[in-house]
Amino acid sequence: MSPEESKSHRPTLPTTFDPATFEMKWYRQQEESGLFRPESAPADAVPFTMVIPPPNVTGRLHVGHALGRTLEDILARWRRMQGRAVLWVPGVDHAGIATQMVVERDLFDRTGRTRHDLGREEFLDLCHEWGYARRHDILDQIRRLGCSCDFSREYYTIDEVRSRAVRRVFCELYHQGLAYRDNRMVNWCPRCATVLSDLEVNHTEQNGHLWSIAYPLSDGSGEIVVATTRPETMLGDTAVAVNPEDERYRDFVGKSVDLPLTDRKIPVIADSFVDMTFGTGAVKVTPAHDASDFEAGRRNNLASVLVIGFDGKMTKDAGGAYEGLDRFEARKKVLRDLEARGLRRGEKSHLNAIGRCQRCDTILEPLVSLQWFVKIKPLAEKAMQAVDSGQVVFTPDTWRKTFDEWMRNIRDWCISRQLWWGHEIPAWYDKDGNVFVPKPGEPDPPESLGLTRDPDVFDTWFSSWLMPFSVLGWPEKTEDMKRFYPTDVMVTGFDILFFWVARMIMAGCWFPGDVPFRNVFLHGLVRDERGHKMSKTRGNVVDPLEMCDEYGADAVRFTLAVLSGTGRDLPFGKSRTAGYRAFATKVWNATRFAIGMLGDEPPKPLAPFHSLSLIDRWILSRLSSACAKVNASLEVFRFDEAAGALYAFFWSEFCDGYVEFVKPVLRDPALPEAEKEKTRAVLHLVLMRSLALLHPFMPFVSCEIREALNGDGARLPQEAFPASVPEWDDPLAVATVEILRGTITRIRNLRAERGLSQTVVLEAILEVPEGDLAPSLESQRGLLMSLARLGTLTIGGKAEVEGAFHDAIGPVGLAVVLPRTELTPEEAAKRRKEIAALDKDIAALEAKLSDEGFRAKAPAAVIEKARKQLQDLTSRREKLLVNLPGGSA
RNA sequence: AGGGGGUUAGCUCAGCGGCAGAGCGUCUGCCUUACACGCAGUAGGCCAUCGGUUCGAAUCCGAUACCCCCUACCA
Repeated sequence: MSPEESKSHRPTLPTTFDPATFEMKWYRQQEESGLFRPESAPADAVPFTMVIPPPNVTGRLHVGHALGRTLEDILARWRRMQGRAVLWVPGVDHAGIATQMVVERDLFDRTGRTRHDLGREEFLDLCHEWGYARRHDILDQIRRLGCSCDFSREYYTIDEVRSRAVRRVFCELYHQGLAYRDNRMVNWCPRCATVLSDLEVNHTEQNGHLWSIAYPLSDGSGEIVVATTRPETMLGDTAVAVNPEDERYRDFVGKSVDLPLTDRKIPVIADSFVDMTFGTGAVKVTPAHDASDFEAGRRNNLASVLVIGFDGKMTKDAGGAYEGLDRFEARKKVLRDLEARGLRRGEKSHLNAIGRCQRCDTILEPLVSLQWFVKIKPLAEKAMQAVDSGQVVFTPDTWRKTFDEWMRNIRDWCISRQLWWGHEIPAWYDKDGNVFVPKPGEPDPPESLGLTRDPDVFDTWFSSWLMPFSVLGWPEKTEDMKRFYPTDVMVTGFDILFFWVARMIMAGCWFPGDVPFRNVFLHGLVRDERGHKMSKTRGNVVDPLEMCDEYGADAVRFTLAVLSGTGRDLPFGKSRTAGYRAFATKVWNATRFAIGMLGDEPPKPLAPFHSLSLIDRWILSRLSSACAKVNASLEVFRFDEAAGALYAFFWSEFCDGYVEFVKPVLRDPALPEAEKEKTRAVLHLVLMRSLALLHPFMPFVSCEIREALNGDGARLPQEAFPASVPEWDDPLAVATVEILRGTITRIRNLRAERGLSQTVVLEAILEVPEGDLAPSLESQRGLLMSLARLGTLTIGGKAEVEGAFHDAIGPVGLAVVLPRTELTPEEAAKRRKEIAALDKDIAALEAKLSDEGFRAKAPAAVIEKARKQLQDLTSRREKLLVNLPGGSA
């Protein structure tokens, strides 16, 4: 669009904007232009790669996703503008249990049939159909946020390529002896009817009871009292254990007891795992339903009796009186029956931790079952090495410790799940239970062998942990794999550090043989505005998409970026988002002002720096600093600092400072047009670069504004990201403007306090220390007079005038001639307070400076600074005293 | 039980060895021709407590007190 054309719609720029009118327009333009593909960069560009943590296909984009994707998009757009070939791969997770449950419920609601009515094959077709239909919903929600992912490389954790990777990994592990099948204690969810890994267990503390139960000795010589929190499991007891050191029970060891409510006799054994001080010091041992009992059972060669089944009901082995009872009903009955036999020896309340299913909150049943496991230690060791050696860097660093701690104590991973929906396990069995797993790259065994395939599927995480390379086509040696692996950054919440991040590092180091990513940025959990955890029951869930509709995606993104630096809880909500929408509006309106000021002529190129006015050099100097800060902060994932630097520069310096300075300059009829041209060029350039700085954070409104300002919104995402410009470093200009703005503030404050309106013209005298500050200030005389509304201004000489108001700005003394000079009582009180504070600081500084140790050991620069400061404070103190009634405070 | 983290302005948090910062909120003026999603100005903090290191500590070390999180088989 030419400048002429852009002019035509200038008058229509309203004072506030409606994000809905342009956000998707720019997004479509960017996606369709191919910008989001790494191929849009030159062939020799250095790649920058990220993979989206796959959201659950059954879900909707929640605010946690919004945070992670926003931070990733900031990185992606920033790196793209720096000229990198950015590949950011989006995708979704097939979510085994969740999808199966949703599809099952849907099937039942529609047809009244269950998956068993349908049969496995047909049900799986349904899951596939459902997943492919739904997965675009959540990807579209990611688009709504503005994410610049390469959708041409989109993945689905159960698609063909990803399935190949999963199969390959399992076969490798099996033939390396690292995947094994064993009867072990596992976490069973009776409701989901599947085993879960240790990580999928939520431990909650609960008030329960500790019951004491008497087990009579078989020889009639007495009884032994055991303590338990789960009486129903006694039906599966196969021993009673005591500590070998325990004098009380020494004589019992080796005897047998009659297990009440059954006809079994079980031995009393000695095992040091028993804590003598807990309960009665005697433990009932139920190897089939308790992890530590399971270990004890193995050590002591005890039988294992499964009395609670996969459905959570008592089994036949629990005895006829109990078979079929729910486990919690069985507990009540066992207690009643023991009571009836006079075997209860009391109870007390007891706080214990119980495991619940992460998905459905059902109390899990620990039971022994035949499952597939990964022997994880060897993988963990490689992963720890990669982290220790700095090949993977954690940000914030503190998570490294948590990672280390977990990895050191890592336990084997149960990877089989009793579901239909998932990656099927490539393992076959013959009639005798012999296992056959194909070698990596080999096909399924021929049907002619008559083998039976394992009916189970893999844990969903068993596909997710391969994401950083499976999305690039591994195990094939693809071009993408060569160019884009290892990836650069993984952004995700700390809550899945173990579930996912640690496992990805293990998988990366083990399979492709290189770390999956060089950096991990772990963000906190988004909470509501008051810091409460969002939950459906609390009703405080904030929908990021609704927020985008209400405030614009740009405002939501900027808010999340600002929050990301805060601790582990990020308080997010409407008032904050509204605040950052105000920032977008500010940029919008500043541009409206600039457009008006710039006129119709295309902007001239920037004049040589030294030939520019002081305020022009000042703003360029500040712009350069802001660029440096934004880049340095993003480099170390301090999104909050980057966004904050941008916000402060644009609002406080550019709008409140520069724009206000520029107004009288550009409106001054006496100023030569050539000078105005130079300033217009600066105004234009600073705004242009500010929009470029802003673009990664607010990709929509930045383009819309650029379009209005310069007609090139579409080019903005590819523009070079602004860097600092060392030639624009101008400390004198910065110092001068500081005095300038300080002086203006003081005089405005004086007007406010004295009730002097803007129309009252004042006279002021500035006393400036020796050096180049005086001529520098002198050059801005007109500006100062105009902004402070002065009739007369003297720069130089003593700022001590009979009957004037005296103050100081840093090292500069200020005297303002007023109609009434004596201080009001409030002013005097305030001033005395300030002088008292100054006295304190001065005394401290004097003490410091006269301290031998300080003079000997502190760096010269620090001493010099202190000396200068003392001088400033002392001179300020003097000036404050001038028209204070009663003189010295 | 073990591990990690927190305690700074009314609220949410930055700062992590050399004059206490931001955003939001409060208060006081203003619809000043970019912007009331705004402008100008103001108030507000023994940086949890106690010791130590240092010329110098909100900042480093130790202890205490609350608070949070993670891991864990005490029946």
